[in-house]
Amino acid sequence: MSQFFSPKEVALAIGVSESSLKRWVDKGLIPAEKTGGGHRRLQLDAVLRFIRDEGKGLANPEIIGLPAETGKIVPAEESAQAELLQAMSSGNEATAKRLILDLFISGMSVANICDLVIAPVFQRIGDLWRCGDLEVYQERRACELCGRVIHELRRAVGSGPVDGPLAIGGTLDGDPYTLATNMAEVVLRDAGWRATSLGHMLPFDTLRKAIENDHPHLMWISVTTIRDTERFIANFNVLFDTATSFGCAIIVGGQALTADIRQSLRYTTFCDNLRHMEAFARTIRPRDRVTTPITSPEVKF
Amino acid sequence: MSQFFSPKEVALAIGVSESSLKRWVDKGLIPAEKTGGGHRRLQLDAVLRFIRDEGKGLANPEIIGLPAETGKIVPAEESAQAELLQAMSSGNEATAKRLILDLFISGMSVANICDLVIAPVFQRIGDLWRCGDLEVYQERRACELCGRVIHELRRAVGSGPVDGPLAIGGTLDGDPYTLATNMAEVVLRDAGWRATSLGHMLPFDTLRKAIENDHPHLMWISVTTIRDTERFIANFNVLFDTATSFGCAIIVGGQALTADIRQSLRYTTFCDNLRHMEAFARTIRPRDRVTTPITSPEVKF
DNA sequence: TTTCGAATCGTTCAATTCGTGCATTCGGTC
DNA sequence: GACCGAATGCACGAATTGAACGATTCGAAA
Repeated sequence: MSQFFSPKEVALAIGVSESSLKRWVDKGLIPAEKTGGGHRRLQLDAVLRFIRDEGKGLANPEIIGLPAETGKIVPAEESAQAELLQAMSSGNEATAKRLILDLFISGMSVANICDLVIAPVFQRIGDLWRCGDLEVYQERRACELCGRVIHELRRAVGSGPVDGPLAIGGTLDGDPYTLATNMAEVVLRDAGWRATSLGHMLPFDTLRKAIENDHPHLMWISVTTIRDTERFIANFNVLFDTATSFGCAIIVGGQALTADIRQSLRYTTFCDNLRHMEAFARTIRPRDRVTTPITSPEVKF
Repeated sequence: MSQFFSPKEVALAIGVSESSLKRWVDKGLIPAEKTGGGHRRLQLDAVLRFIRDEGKGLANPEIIGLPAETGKIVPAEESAQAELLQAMSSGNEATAKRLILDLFISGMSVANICDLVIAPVFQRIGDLWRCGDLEVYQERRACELCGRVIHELRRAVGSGPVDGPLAIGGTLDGDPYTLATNMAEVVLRDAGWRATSLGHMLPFDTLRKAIENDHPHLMWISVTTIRDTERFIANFNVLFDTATSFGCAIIVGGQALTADIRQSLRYTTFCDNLRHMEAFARTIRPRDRVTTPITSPEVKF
């Protein structure tokens, strides 16, 4: 999974000299590891983060395994939406992935990519489907494609620091939509959390078990449908109490949580969108962009 | 209690060549013992300490594919199954992906990886869950993880030739399981098809539309549950007729298709597993796996 | 215990990367 | 324009890497 690249490869990909790249690594601008013999090894997500932070482009993206043409044009938000809509409704996987990667590389935050591009496009596809302008299979295909785009985004973000605080989450029983919870996971990873989505259709019981077993510092729950409101509220509040006793914050979001339902709910914070969630997550755990330079004078001989 | 590893295993785990690892051991960078005959034996904690000291990024023992239980990283089928089961039930994304990619790189066909490793493990996880040996959230997480592993496999396979014949497929209305159809897609891509999964919960109507619009040469349909058998058979046969008139073959598979149901069904071929499907797909469109090496353009002086 | 396939040994070799020095370019200041 | 510090790209010998190779050792079945 974690693929390593040599300084030469990355330099070629970015379009700079190998010397400069080595200097950047040594200055700590790009986190890297060293082999026993002192050769630098760079990971894809670290490289992408650097490109994003420094506003670099990609001269030869294919060298580090990215689709060609990635990172050469900076798409505007509206045109990105339009193109993504076109690509997703026609099932064009490669274009959809490249578009999202372009946005990511150009510096747009993951939360914004999700909130301002992916979500609206997905919304629009749902509308088109309901109007009959899109066949069912086109909508389903777009849904599938959306999952893949998010997967690609997760690759670009990386798995987060191994020592980061743990966050888990998912959707509740009866709620089959995984896109929101997957997006939440990626946003949290981008914010420095060790986030893992548990998937969909999770009973309250098992979420309690998850808290007891894994001791997360954060749990996110996406709620798009509620069957029995009273039982939902009761179960939810029990879950919140369990979480509190384990020092775990609860983030909720989703269309089903109307204002009056929220009235009776206990939770740490409610988020209307992923930017809110990111802001909250960073408040607890701001990601340190400072990376320690490689200063490892090797043992000679 | 102390677990020993061979240089080959450790090298594979941390992503360097066996030669380098042996040199490091000989230089004293990693403490190791030798057998009477001179074979190196590395202890887990020594390896971990080395990783923590030298390459600061891989401090997590799980990340490097060294679960403390088994000593075999070489993808023997059984040990791969056992390790994957361990990784998936504990939610270890990195190890799961690495295991599958190792199998792929070692030359195992995608169909075999799916049939002989992923599917049995997934089956086993379902059993463990039903027995109560696994929490619901662990099963759901494993399910989610399984999807990601297949994503990674699809990346490794590539998108297939742009001029390949088109194949589309998915699961029918009322059938929420996407794993099988996603695996089918990857197998077909590996076999040279331009395959696209339309996802799950597809009504018969829209599949007809898809055939009429996109003119695929192949459609696969995964059936794990059937509600109304009679309507199913009727609808299916209509779909098959449509497909036939457009020159599109229909592949079916899935537990729900018992022998007596198949009796009344019309289709091009029925597959018990993905190897069967691959064999059929290659009969129509044979293709050798082309491994494209990463060729970096030479620097001119 | 003996046997035998698989794994590991130690070594060599071409290719790559290391660290360093140096000339050049860039942007700001006098 | 002249100056300067910082960053960049290139060149060099020394060191590292990964992939070969035949010889040796391991471990389990006979």
